[in-house]
Amino acid sequence: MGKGTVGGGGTTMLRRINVASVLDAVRRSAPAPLRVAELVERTGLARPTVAQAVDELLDAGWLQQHGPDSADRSLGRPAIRVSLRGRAAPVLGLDVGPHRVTVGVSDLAGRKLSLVRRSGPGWTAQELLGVIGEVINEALAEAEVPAEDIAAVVAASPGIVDEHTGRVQLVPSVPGWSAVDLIKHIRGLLDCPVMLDNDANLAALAIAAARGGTGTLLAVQWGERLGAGIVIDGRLHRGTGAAGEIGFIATDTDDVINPDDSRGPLERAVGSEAIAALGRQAALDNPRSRLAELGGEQLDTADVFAAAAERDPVAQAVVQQVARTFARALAPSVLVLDPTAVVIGGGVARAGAVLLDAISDQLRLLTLNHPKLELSALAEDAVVTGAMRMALDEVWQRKLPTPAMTSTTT
Amino acid sequence: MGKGTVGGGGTTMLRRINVASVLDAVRRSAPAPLRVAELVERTGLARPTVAQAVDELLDAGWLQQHGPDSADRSLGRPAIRVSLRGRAAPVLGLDVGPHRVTVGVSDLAGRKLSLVRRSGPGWTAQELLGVIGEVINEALAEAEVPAEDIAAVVAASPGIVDEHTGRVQLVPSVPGWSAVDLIKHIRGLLDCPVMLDNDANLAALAIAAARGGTGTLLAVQWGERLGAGIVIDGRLHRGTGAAGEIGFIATDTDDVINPDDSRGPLERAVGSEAIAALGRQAALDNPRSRLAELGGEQLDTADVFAAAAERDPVAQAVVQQVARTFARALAPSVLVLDPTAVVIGGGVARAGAVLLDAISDQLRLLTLNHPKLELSALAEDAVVTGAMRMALDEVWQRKLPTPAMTSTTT
DNA sequence: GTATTTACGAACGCTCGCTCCCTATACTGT
DNA sequence: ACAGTATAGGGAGCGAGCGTTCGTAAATAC
Repeated sequence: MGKGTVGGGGTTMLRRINVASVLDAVRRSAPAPLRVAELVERTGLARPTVAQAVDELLDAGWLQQHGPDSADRSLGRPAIRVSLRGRAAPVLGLDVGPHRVTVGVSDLAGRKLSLVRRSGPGWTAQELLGVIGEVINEALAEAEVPAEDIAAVVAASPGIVDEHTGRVQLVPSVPGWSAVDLIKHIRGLLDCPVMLDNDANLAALAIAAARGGTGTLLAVQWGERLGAGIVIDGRLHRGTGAAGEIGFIATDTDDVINPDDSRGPLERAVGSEAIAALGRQAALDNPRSRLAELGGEQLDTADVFAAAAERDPVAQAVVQQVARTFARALAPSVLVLDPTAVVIGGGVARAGAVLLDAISDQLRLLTLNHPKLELSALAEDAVVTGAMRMALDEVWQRKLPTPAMTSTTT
Repeated sequence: MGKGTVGGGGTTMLRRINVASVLDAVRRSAPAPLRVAELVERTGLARPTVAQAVDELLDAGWLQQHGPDSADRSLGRPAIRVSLRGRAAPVLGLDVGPHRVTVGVSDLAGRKLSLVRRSGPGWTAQELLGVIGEVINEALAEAEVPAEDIAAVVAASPGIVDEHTGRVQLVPSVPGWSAVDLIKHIRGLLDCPVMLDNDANLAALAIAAARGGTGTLLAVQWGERLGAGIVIDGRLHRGTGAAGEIGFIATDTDDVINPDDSRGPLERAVGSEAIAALGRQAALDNPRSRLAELGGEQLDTADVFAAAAERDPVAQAVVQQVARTFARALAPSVLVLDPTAVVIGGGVARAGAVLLDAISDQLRLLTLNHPKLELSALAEDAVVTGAMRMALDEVWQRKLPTPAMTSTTT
């Protein structure tokens, strides 16, 4: 079949479409089991067709049969009910950071089977590879899933990721990391499709999935570094590969990107490190403030927000400045993207309402349609969750024999 | 069939899929006629299947049969060749501006059948409606298409367009325009689906189609007003409805959007009116410059760029300032979207390389991946072309019985 | 214990696409 | 000029799959 053409074929393809249709209907109602009669109604197909498809899917291991529920108080012969057999194709998500490795295993229905996290104080690239292997094995053991069952893996790495080669650019903190072919290494451990993506992208995917539905989402990961993921109607927007790099937005009228610096202007201005520095300076200038009391010598980003929450004017001024800088940097993108929601995650998101309200006030002055501004509910699990989500999508796209139909409006 | 479910059905649906497959193959090769053998190869279907589909499409009027080409120097029985019968479902595109109304009629294959433009010095809303009717009739007559044949209409209006109600907001220059239900009015003239969209969006669609293929395009319309359209892999990005409103990007660190002003900060800073004003001021300050010579009292935007092209340092300084302001405003969006290309159209685009190079230099300092920066090749026809294109897409989506397969990754 | 309700299972007929064969047409070589 | 060959269109038979219909099994209500 010529690539790019509308799919067409004989009756066997029709059968595959209908089997896929049934499987998709079951997936949509997950985790609730479905009766055959319900499948008939939802797919619009005839009962024999559905029955045959269900048999086939049961044989292939995609569905599992439930016994009649004792709570089923209906008349007549009890219906057999089927649901996704999650263990059919579990997936693995991997979040690699300089100080932390997280691995999650999820079943086909999106249920989390295990989640293992390990922290350490700055690994080298080689050490990191070893840790990744260990944590993967732990997560597999906890989920009671044999390694050969894993159907897809998605790994998250900071930095700009080249989709195709699997290389990573612009990575701080981990020496030698950009030379490592992570995809190849994982494929050595698990024999299945492995994909690599930016951590901000994956977090965005997870948040978009949690919010559900359509629309445009701009999900900011705000920690020491600043990145964002864009999800449009459930699909990730990658641009040419480096979309969402808000950390490099200029904040000053004379700012210029320095190619030798792995940090961008906005990161230097409002990254968590910068917020702490601003706080320390403010504390020095106002030694009698609540901020100075709270933080002392080791003043931290969290201290700034804590003091601001306690209405310390000095800390509030710092938060105001940070919020203003951030909002001014983000406003053009909000105007251009016009997203349904802007969600802020990452370490700085722990600041809570203090920061969010300040940003909201600033953003309101600079945009036409004001998107919902929220904090990420997923917190630190966002990236792994997104990785699992993307792996799931990959499996579904591969296994659901969708007859292409990519009628792109060329 | 439940909405949102994967399409499935019986053999008749299979036949429809295959007919659609054949039709799509013909469309893709338009305007070149195709032999049946070629269709067999491209669709992957069997010859009898293709033959039957072709017969059906010929009967339905979607295809037309060509006699054997005299230039056909092949062996054997001459093949019958078929191509799209464009007149089967012509579409109409409409570009409404305060001083100009343009109407284009296109056939199904995307061939332009007619293009009628009428200019006038500032119509009222009521007058405009009358002019629209006249120009539509002229265009239909020139294309020799009866009004009842038109299969879809897309109209472009400046301002922010509400996709659903068809109302227009934020329109300057045409008093009473936002109260008019343009969709309803056109549907009174032509009994077919009518859609309304932002002019920048439609121009972007046309430019993306001309460039072809996939990728992300940011198409800026730069005239008295500033807007942009975003096309991602052939699909328009609308956000919640106001995406691409770059005219409202703040340029100064104290800029704020004034809800009572229909113009945004960037428009006030680098709109064509502003460029002319900067030029006039520069000419006053430097009465002996080439800029002052060229422009005189009635100094125009074009004069500024003309003088700059002649290497007048005064004019060059103005262009530099404009380019710098524009690039600084656009850079965040370029970082976030990471587009394949940025294309500039509209009146200011006539400035040519002088402006483009200056912007390019500035943008290079502020972005990671540097997108291609180009001038629109379509010039003033971009909007109508885009309107026709969108109308075509609508017709194809409606007529091609694609069995949905909207397996959105929910 | 019987009637009723609900769902599963099997047989039949229909539509459609694929394979195979035959016919039609035009160029080419002797 | 005539036969051979290469290419394309047209038609019959086969197989696969879906939809409809009928019969049967299992559980509840009276």
